[in-house]
Amino acid sequence: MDVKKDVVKMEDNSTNIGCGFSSSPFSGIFDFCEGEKSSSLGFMELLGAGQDFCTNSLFDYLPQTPSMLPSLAPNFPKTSIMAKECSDYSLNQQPATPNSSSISSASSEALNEEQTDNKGAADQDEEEEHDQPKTKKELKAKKASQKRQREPRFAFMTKSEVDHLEDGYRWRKYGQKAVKNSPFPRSYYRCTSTACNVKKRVERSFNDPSIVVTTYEGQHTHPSPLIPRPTLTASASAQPNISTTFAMPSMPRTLLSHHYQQQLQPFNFCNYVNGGSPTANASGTGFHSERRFCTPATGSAMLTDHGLLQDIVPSHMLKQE
DNA sequence: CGCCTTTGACCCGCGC
DNA sequence: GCGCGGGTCAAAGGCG
Repeated sequence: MDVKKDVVKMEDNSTNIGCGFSSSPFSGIFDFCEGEKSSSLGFMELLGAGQDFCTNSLFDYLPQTPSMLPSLAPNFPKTSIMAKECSDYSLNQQPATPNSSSISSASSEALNEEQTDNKGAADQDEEEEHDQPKTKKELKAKKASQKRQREPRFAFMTKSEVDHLEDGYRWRKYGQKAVKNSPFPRSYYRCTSTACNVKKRVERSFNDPSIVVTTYEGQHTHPSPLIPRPTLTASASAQPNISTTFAMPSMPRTLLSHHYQQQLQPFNFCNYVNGGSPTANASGTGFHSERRFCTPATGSAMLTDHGLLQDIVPSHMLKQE
């Protein structure tokens, strides 16, 4: 899979179309939301992130985001590279369903890579016997050169005062670097679970310091060790939060759909997209704009897999189509 | 003591 | 080939 360099590189290549963050390197993410009309946070606010509760919990939505993108972005090609990176991933994905045991090609790649990593380590030991590298550094360099394949990455913007958002996993910070042309450093985290190669980078948007950009790379090989956050409803607390299917790099497949349908029902999806107040009450008209996202081509797909929308939009409204 | 962050050094890829 | 910038390592120190 052709994975783009990374979010920062995207800054150079993205096509800013002046929506939401007019000068943001990530504005492309808004394009497929017809973002010139979106109020500010674009994609994440579409997910309800504009509301306070989302700050530390929006990662609950992320697992389904890739399958959502094609539905939201019939004219994807014009979007920026950040969005394209998402599409690169999503287009190769099978829709993730809780019962699905299929793992996408991308995910398989990740797993395979992990396996080959282990194998590589074994080979390394073997190699060391025959062709002894002189120094530890040489060994490291050799190892590094053996695997330069990047895992699929997925970047998200979050409006938050906290840099490191709780996402249900434990992370160990292993580096921090100053970002060129930005006063804010970028932090590098690795999943603390053994044999789990997932990494994430956290940085603040240069254009809007209130926004945290989190980039995930890799795929967790284990369920979340933490409950993502305290449950908000009694019914939700009775549900398992994590299934064993991982179809999304780095994020667990969560099963909070019903829970968040409840949470999001008052959220006026359409009005928000169109720049209206997110606090507007949910009238039936609120989902009118959903039609814009569900083109005839994508509409049929929505019947079988609503992607993120099925978490956001009550099912009866989806059926209204 | 274990886990975590901090931070300088190092490596690598890429553009010129 | 060189320099720059991103990414990673690993030692040191902090904290509970």
